[in-house]
Amino acid sequence: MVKPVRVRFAPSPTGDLHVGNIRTALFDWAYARHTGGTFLFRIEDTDTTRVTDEYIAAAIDTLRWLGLQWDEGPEVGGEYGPYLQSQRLDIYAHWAQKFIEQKDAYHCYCTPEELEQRREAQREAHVAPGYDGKCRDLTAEQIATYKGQGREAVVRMRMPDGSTTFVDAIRGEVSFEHKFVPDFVLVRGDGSPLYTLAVAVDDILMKVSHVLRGEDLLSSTPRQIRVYQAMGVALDDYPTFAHLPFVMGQDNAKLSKRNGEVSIAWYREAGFLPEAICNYLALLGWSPGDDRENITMKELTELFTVERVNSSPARFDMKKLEAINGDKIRALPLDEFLAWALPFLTKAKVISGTPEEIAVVKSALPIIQERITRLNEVPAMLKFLFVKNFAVEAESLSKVTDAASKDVLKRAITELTPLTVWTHDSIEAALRSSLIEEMGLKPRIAFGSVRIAVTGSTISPPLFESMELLGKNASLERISAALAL
RNA sequence: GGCCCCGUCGUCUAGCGGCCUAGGACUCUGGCUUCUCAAGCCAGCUACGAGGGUUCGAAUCCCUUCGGGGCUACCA
Repeated sequence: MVKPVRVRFAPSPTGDLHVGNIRTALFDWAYARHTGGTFLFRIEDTDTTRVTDEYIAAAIDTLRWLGLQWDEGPEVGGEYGPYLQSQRLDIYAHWAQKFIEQKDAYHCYCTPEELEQRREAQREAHVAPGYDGKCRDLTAEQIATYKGQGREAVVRMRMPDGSTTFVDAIRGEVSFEHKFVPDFVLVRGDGSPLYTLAVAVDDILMKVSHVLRGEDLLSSTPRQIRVYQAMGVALDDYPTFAHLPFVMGQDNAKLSKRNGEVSIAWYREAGFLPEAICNYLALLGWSPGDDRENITMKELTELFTVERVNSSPARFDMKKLEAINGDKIRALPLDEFLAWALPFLTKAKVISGTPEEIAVVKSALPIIQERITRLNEVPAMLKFLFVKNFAVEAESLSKVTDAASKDVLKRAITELTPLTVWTHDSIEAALRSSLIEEMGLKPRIAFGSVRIAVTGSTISPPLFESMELLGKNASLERISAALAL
């Protein structure tokens, strides 16, 4: 019987989900979808001092926004829940107790200070630092003494002699000798579980078949396997591990606030489309095998396999993300483009959101669609259509106040005023015949002056389309106003 | 320090012994087009970290070395 594929994304929300988290989530999701398996979302909130409800809510929101819908997890439930580790405390307590009874684990009374001291000594002696096994075989008297001193005990897993070898789906066979994997803590002094316990117990109980996670967890894998053994899990029921390479920043360190934006929330506000983020992230550490780079979510689920994931780390490149985002924006149907753009316009207070405004935006969007790489550029592009107190940009002022420009603007008014049909074609025809053919001006010079007068800037969407959208009255008013500058 | 992972253009990658005088994409440079800016099209620059093997033949396999990264917590 083939084991059903169950893949989990299990972040510890100690902050906003970042680029690395999402790349992992994306691969988890894509693999589940590719295989027709189940995508589980589990919150690892065993570190109550660092995880907050806000971060958990934000993580849920981010995953939704990206379109990585989970089949089991917070808010959707599932038969292996609950999916917040903070709600599974009794389960971990049960197993910890069992491990102690089986002598797989033991109480350790060493204080953090004592441990730190001994680690320091180990470092100085150039010995592998790690727990020295002091409390492994305490006598009843010793335990009584420690308790008498009011010491709290942690639960520590006993690592037997030998080694652990497992096959990583991306890296091949990996082996660790246990002398380099010291006895590790499962339960804190206050009785709360640690990741080392919870992650292993949950992956087994939730019947997770594939653990795709960051490379930083590679060296903790022997500890998970040790817990499986203590739980009495059959070898066939171990999940397959696949450790994804890091996503790094510009300076060759893990991506962080210092060398690039990490928070997905930031990318959302900066005007990136979820599909662009996913497309770009999919290409970081994975490739479809051919020269395709523009990949839809659907294609990703069809093509994604763990075998094609790279083992080497990848640098995050904002430029390429922007290029892909621009491609995705250009490919957007008008209605979708409008839906994405509107929030940016209202947030920038360019429009308040009336139906009239929205209609103008909708007619204007096509002429800026191929001119932006991020949605947050839309307000600046369309501002000239809505601004109440129109003014020419300071840096463009001098280019419209010289004598030559004045001549152009005067002539433009003369030619445009009698127009009865106000379309970009009629505007262009009128201006071209007068300014270019009759006055003999270069198009970029003549139209440049009109552009500044009408849009306030040397850079704008196509001039004649812009004037059509602005309307005859407003266009002529602005040209007249420029003449008076 | 120890253990583990990784090493193809500036960046992301294709490549899994001959199809590679190494392909694509982003960036950059030049050009075309053009009412500005874009978009589009064309062209160009630039890579197998190094040294040994194995082989008729290596980017591809092995070893060493160098470099980078991770872990080494009562974080995950």
